[in-house]
Amino acid sequence: MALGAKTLFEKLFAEFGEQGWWPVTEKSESIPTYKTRSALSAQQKFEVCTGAILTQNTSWGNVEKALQNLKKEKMLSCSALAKAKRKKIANLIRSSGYFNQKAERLQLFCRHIEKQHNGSLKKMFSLPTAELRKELLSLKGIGPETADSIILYAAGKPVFVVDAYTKRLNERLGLSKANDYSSLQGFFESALKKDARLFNEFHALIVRQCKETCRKNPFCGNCVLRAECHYL
DNA sequence: TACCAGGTCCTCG
DNA sequence: CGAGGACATGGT
Repeated sequence: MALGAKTLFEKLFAEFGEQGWWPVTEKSESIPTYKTRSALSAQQKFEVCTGAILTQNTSWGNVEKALQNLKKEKMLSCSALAKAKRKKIANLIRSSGYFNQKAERLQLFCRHIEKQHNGSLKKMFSLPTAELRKELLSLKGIGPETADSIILYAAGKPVFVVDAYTKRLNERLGLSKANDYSSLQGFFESALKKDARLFNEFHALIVRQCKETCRKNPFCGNCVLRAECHYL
């Protein structure tokens, strides 16, 4: 019998506890978690969007350095990035890899907010979820995972984020037969209460599990899911 | 040294 | 559509 989504969440939560996601640069401010979620500031929401673009196929550590560089230069804002020279942005985000592409994508995103939403993420996030998602996907460099990360972690709306970790976990656990983005997203969303805090914590837990245990070369020895796993 | 990391776009069958 | 290549740094 395959593992259900809810059981998976419970096992991971019991093992790891709250993850405190999404990471932002101001660690001093309270970080949203599953049980005690506080609203993000406008600045934190913008940082989440920026991080979501910069972390495409890249480790988070490299992204953090880029975010710090932007912040130091007072460039971690929508209006500043919209106006800046592409080269300057590329230099500041060098550590995150693909820096030319990402500089363009980040700037296009910021210019879109400036022009279409008067520089206000809040205004864009007030769109119905389906429209917001469609609009994000229309931007160059924003695919399904980046769009959904922004919708969930910045806008706080309940969409389930599917990433490489989610797919790997599915391949090994056999949760859902289909492993493509939208099937997998549907699998989780239909099995769970549509609660942004739950989706937030769940995705963070999947990342934790896959970084520590269910890695490409997995450490199955102490895995809490080994009873249900047909990878072994 | 080579492989990997919280994807997406473009091109070509 | 789906496969395959390009994009690039930093850690192990």
